[in-house]
Amino acid sequence: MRPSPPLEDEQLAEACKALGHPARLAIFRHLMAEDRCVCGRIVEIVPLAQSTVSQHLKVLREAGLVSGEVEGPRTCYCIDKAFLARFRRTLDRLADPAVITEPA
Amino acid sequence: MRPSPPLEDEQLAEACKALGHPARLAIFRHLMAEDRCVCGRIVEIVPLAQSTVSQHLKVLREAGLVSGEVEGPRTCYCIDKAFLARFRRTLDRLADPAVITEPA
DNA sequence: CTCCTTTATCGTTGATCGACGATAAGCGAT
DNA sequence: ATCGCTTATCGTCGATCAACGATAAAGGAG
Repeated sequence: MRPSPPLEDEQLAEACKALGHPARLAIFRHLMAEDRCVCGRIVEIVPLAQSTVSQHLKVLREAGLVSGEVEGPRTCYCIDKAFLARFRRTLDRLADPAVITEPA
Repeated sequence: MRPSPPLEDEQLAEACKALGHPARLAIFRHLMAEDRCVCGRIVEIVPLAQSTVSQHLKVLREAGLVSGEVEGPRTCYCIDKAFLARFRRTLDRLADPAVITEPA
């Protein structure tokens, strides 16, 4: 039972890249705050066309950070917390290989 | 004395974007391992032309993750640990607003 | 001073991105 | 079945990216 194996390099790069755009970062942050959120709600928040938002959501979804499920006529998005845990773990390992101990 | 204020959204996005490319991720990882590393050494590691590596180093440098200092005819690169600390802190705040507590 | 080494920058080319409007697809209600 | 609402996908266009080779700049060695 290893719930959180680290990401492969390519997955990590893809996830970073997905967060590497201000609009997607804003969407991600909003999803963290709202927990569950329908696409139209996001369109209200960010100053972008609906098709553009949908595209950004697709990028986040394909990166694994976000998952969306269809609920009747609309789609509800939320953070994939299991993936997020792996993402964080991977970043921690990358940025702290027990060698940075000297802040001076 | 607050040594590690969080990054602005745009800085965070830029840093993520910088890590969002497999070659730059590999360079970053190598710099974490070697601590200090001259450009030519990196060119030996990644299968890319010298000019391309230099370009990637520039992106990492402009994002703030890496700093380089000229040492005679060559340039020595290393991780900017202060920035890295801020980066990590910002990501922690982003991905863990005390609301993810349920892994189930 | 001249050559060699090392790295940054320039210029180019093809690929990918980001934005949009228009359209299609799916569902609920009438 | 039809209409209306919501979202995904398509097609397009300009901008940015990623890669390269060639060239310039700067320092050390002879």
